[in-house]
This record gives sequence, structure tokens and C-alpha cells, in this order.
Amino acid sequence: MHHGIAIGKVSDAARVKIPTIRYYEQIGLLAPNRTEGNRRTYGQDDVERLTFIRHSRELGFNIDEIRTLLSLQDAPHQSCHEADTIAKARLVEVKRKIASLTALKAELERMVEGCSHGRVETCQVIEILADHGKCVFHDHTVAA
Amino acid sequence: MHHGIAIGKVSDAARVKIPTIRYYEQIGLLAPNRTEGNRRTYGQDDVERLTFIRHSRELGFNIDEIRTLLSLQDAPHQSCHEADTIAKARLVEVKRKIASLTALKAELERMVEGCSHGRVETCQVIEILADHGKCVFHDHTVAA
DNA sequence: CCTTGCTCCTATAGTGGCTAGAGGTTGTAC
DNA sequence: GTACAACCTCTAGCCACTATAGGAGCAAGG
Repeated sequence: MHHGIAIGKVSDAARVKIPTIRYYEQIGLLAPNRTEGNRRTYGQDDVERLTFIRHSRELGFNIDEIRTLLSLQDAPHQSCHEADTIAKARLVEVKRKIASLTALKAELERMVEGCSHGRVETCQVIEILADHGKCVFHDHTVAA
Repeated sequence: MHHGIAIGKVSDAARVKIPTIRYYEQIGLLAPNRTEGNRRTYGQDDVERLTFIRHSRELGFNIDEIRTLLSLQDAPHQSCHEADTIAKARLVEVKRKIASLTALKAELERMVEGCSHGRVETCQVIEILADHGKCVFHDHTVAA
């Protein structure tokens, strides 16, 4: 009504794109509130909720984890044990990913350094990709 | 015919799942060869090609990059300049990702350490997620 | 020869987390 | 009153697979 924020403003304020906000509503992360003219309307709390979501996404939490984190935030008198568990799991994952990417980095550096800048026949890049035995990167789990 | 390898064997040999092999054929990474009974049939070269693809995917190259790398491998007298460029671009990306994940790791560690194991009200995990200002992780680009 | 059961086939739909587009409505400023 | 921005819904597309349904081929044992 009088002090509702339109989706565009919320989008700017929370730095979450408009279609993404609509998507979040669709999957139930955001409560649907409309004006008489059928426009989505938000309050400052929604801006904060969206910021929370964006930040969590940036930190690599998936939607299900965020759903749990949001439900925890909505019930502040509960134990934070679950939030702690989620963060810890994420930390383990991140550590593993860093280790994997570091090995990958070494592999790519070896490829690039080994490249004789000649023809494909003698190119380390192609050769290492073709023959796994020549690869030093063995924890092939994350990469992407 | 007599020395063709069936998809299941190729799948085991190259450690690429059967539906994935069919998918690769569909998108043109693999030539389609069939027996009279309409079964896909492969040779040792296909096992090597699939291993190349798997390895490249594990190293984080996307399908388009792999397409280029494969076309280079198929023409070994060409210059390997392009392969070098692709690997270098990937290296830059990986370095950026490591930097980002390292910052993220610090952030998660701060969260977990700061958690008083009490109630959500006072939980650092939730608080840091809610208030971006309290976050030390600012290169929010990769994360996942 | 026949059945059992394994491997294979196609085609379609689903995954996650959005993003893009078409085509229509509402609200606002001049 | 009219131009135009901002909004609406609905559908389809992105990537790289993965899953499922429903059917056909093929090798070994009886």
C-alpha cells in the first residue's frame, strides 16, 4: 500500500535480479504480497531477507541449505546448532575444493609451461589430456 | 562387428557413464557407429577419446573447449597455439577461483569459530549472513 | 529350440538455479 | 490523454548430464 517497496527498488537494494526475486517467490523462499493492481510489494524485511539469500548463495550454500538457514533465522530462540552444522559442512567442502583446485592449478601450469609452442604433435596440453598416466592431478572430484 | 567394443565395456574402460556416452554422441563429440542389430560399437580409439573428454571435464574445461581441443588432437600438424590459449584461460580462471574460495574459507572459519553454540539470536553464522557489512569476504564472484 | 535374464535401444522429462523472451497490464509524468 | 516505464504471466532455454518407461537384441543354460 503506502509504504510497500516495488520489485525494481528491492532488486536494486538487495542486488538480486528481478526474475530471480520472482523465482525465489515461486520456490517459496519469499512470501507473496501484492498490491490491488497485482504488483509485488515488499518491506525492508524482504530486502534483508533477499540480502541474506544473496549472501548465502555467494558463499556457496544451495537453496535447501538457505531454506534451513532462513527457518532458523525466523526462529531466533532455537539452538543455532543446525546453522553451525551447515556452515561446518560447507567449510569442509570448501577446503576440499581448494585442495582440488590447487592440484588442478599445478597441472595446468605444468601443461602451459610444457607447451613448446610448436605443433600439436608435441604439445603437452593435448598429451596430458590424452594420457591420464601423465597427469599429476588425481583427486578428480570437484574441478568445475 | 568382430572387434567392436560394446557401450558397457567402453563405459567401464573410459569410466564414463553409458547415458553420458550417448549424450556425447548426440552433441557430436563422438561418431555414431552401429552394429547390424542397432547397437553402438566402439574401438580402442573411442575409449581414448572418451578418456580425453572425461579428463578434460575433470580439469574443468567445458564442452565447447573440449570440442576445440579434440579438433586440435585430430589435426596434429597444426599449431598448438589454440590449445595453449585455452589452457591458459582455464589457469587464470582456476587461480581466481582459488583466491575466492580462500577468502570464503576464512569467512566460514570466522563464522564457525564465532558461533557460541547457544541460541540463534547470538549466532555469528546467521548474523554474518544477514549483515553483509560484517563479512570479510568481498570478492563474491565464484564460490560455488 | 526355448526361456531366462542381462545388456542394449529410443524418447521424454527432470535436475539446479536461474535467465530470456513474448505479449499483455498498470502506474505515472507531462 | 497519451507516452512510456515498470510491472505482470507464461513458456522455453541454459549446461551437462541423469533418470525413467517401455521395448528389443543377444548369449548361455536346459
